[in-house]
Amino acid sequence: MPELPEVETVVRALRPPVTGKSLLTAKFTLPRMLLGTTAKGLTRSLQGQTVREVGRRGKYAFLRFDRDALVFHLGMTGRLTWLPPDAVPTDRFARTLTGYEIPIGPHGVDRHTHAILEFEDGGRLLFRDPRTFGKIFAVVGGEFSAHPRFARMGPEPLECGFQTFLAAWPAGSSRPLKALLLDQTFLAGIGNIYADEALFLAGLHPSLPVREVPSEKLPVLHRAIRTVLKRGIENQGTTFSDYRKPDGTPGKNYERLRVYGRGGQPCRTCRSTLVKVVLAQRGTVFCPRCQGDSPPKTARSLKRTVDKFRGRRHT
DNA sequence: AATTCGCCCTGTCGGC
DNA sequence: TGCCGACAGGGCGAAT
Repeated sequence: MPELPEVETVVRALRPPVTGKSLLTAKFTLPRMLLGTTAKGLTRSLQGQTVREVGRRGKYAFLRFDRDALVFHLGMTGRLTWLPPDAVPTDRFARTLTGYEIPIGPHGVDRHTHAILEFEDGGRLLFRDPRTFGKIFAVVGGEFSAHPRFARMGPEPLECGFQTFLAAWPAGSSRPLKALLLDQTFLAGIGNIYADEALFLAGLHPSLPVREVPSEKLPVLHRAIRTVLKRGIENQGTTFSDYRKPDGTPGKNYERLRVYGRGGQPCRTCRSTLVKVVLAQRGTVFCPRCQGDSPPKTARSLKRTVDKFRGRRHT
């Protein structure tokens, strides 16, 4: 599922070929994917405008045109593909071991392609999303903060310092840590993969209530979040199933994951068997040894946990 | 008010 | 071999 690092990778790849190009035509074929607009209305308003900026906010990618911005949320299986002007429009598919056909390289238009943008130079941007959890909408006038999808969105984890992180931290909350990390009003862009990875790196149990997190662990968590997201970007995203870069090639971060998708396998740090549970309606994998088997309930056990982490820091 | 739950959707996988 | 249910999950709105 495309999270901050995946969307950032896509945006960086689209920036050079798309910036400065004017939009010739646009086609949107799945009405329920469009928010607050229609295919015709969207096409009419964007046609002829020039892309001034390709950017990202949280898990959303956007093209900022002269007047309006076109926003994409990739949902679970959404994919933005760039077809260069000279691209041969052949649809190449490969069959997996189980018979599933997946597009190879920059795919062509198929029944899962729900948006086609054609630019002045003949280059095309395709949006493909088999599970259709993705969303497409316009921010008229380009005023993002006024749009309901962005109004309550939290700060960018890679652009905010520890003080901003601390200000956003709901210290008295009873919610499990995992639920907080998935909450886009806390920090923008973290999804299931990087939430699990950050909690592992920070040595924090995913079901630990927010209010029971020792204060000395807050800088550790802040740093862990930034580390896993930066690593994700460096590796150009995590390809678990559907995610691909705009040229169709996969990201390389999957092999770097410590816990996500590894339930039942040995922890890469301590060799304990990783545990998978459901938390906040999401599959959650953690190491019972590195992240504490059960969240500390009493002051005494809380102190024990803190001492343990303090001791670990010196070893 | 804060938190949890149900739902949307389609392809994949495991069990029988 | 084939059918069918369970599962994957981001974010919104309803329920608690």
